Amino acid sequence: MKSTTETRVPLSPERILATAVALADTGGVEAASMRKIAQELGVVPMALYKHVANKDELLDGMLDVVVAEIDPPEPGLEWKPSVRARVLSARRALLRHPWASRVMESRTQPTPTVLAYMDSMIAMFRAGGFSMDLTHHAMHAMGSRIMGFTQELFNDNTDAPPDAEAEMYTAMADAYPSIYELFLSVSHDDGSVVGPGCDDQFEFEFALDLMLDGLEAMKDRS
Amino acid sequence: MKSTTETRVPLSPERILATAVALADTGGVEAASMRKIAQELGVVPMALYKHVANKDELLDGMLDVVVAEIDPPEPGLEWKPSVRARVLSARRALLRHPWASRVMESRTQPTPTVLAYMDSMIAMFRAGGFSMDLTHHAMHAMGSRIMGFTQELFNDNTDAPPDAEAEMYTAMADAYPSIYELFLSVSHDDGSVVGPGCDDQFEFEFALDLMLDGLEAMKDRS
DNA sequence: CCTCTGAGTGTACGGCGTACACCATCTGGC
DNA sequence: GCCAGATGGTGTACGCCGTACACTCAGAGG
Repeated sequence: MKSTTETRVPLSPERILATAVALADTGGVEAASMRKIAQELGVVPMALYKHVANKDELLDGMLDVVVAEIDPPEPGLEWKPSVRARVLSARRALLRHPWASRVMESRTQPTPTVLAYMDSMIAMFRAGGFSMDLTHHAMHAMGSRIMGFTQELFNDNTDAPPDAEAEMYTAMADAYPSIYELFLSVSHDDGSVVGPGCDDQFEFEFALDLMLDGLEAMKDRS
Repeated sequence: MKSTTETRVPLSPERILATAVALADTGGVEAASMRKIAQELGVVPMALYKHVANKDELLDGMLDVVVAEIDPPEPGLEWKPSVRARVLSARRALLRHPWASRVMESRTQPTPTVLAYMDSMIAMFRAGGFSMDLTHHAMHAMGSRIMGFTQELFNDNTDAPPDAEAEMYTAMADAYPSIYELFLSVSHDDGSVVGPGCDDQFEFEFALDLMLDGLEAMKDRS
């Protein structure tokens, strides 16, 4: 009524994907339900299905948005710093979208965007002098690290205050002595009793370099 | 009516967990819904809640069943074969329960059973002469491999016939040349054109040994 | 005997993804 | 200028999920 050009931006896959990603970024992946996305767009849930086949395809699309944020390979570098930089760029993208790694784990088929990423990753190894075979094993060995994340088994993300956490650990002292010992050592390392837990970035790079160094040694040996 | 001792086995956490695991083993994790477990037990869904707090606790319990199947450490071995054997035992347990790795990924807090497993794993590194620090990094680096699985990003498990898969790959030949090249090489290795895909067990052990060898080198260096 | 407890029941709610029939608007061919 | 068809948004409804809450009913202890 107000006017014929009543800012009625029409729906589109891009708009849907964008709001889905935004919702997931702020509210976790369960905030990106069809119903909530539709509500956010001021539209009825079924309207989405005119632009997206189903929830699975939508999740794939959301992942593509994230993967598209990964920097392209920097030219002119040796294979190792090149792969390293790319993986760390992927990690940065995933840190921006904390839901993405869990969703990626749940996917069963890679999208074209992901395939393209993998393809270029393989090419980087090959250009660095890796045999086809070793490249193959390298890709498997890297596993999800290729995509910039590690399993973070039980990444508690505990919202409990850190001293409560410390208390919990001391309570476990005699049930799990080795874990407790490890906890103590980690806490003392940075001079505070309760400590900030683990430095995820350091641990990621540690494992990444462990793999890359090992692979380099195998390459040179052959 | 038939009799007072009408084989009415009473419910119990163990019985619930056992049927839940059995259902998941045969029908995937979504076959282990509260309603289906209850039906399998000839009972109404809400009856389960008298023995299990909620779905999350049930999933934890199911994982504990799997973790309990992991062999204890073999005494008298060097740290490396010992860790190796244990991880491979974990892998065997997870292969028996294909749903378990995905469920484990989704868990946010470890159960006591899992903590005990981690604790003994840490102890194995320590006994092998690893510093507390290096043990810490080692545990992070191993990630989910500690529990016997790798990310298997996009483990297609494609039920398509293998020649259809081959056809798919050739169709991708110019879009993803490096993937195609890799696919060709893997296929030829075992003498068949379509090949059985990758040898998951080999890839797992390859990556595991890569880590363990790298860690050993770091230990000896320090 | 009578009451209390605890296991199993029934009903119901709010969430999810989505099938299907419907309607409104805009477009191209006559 | 009109009418047919496509295209995009709507409304209703179904079957699944986990689970809150009020109940029944059998067995145990005083």
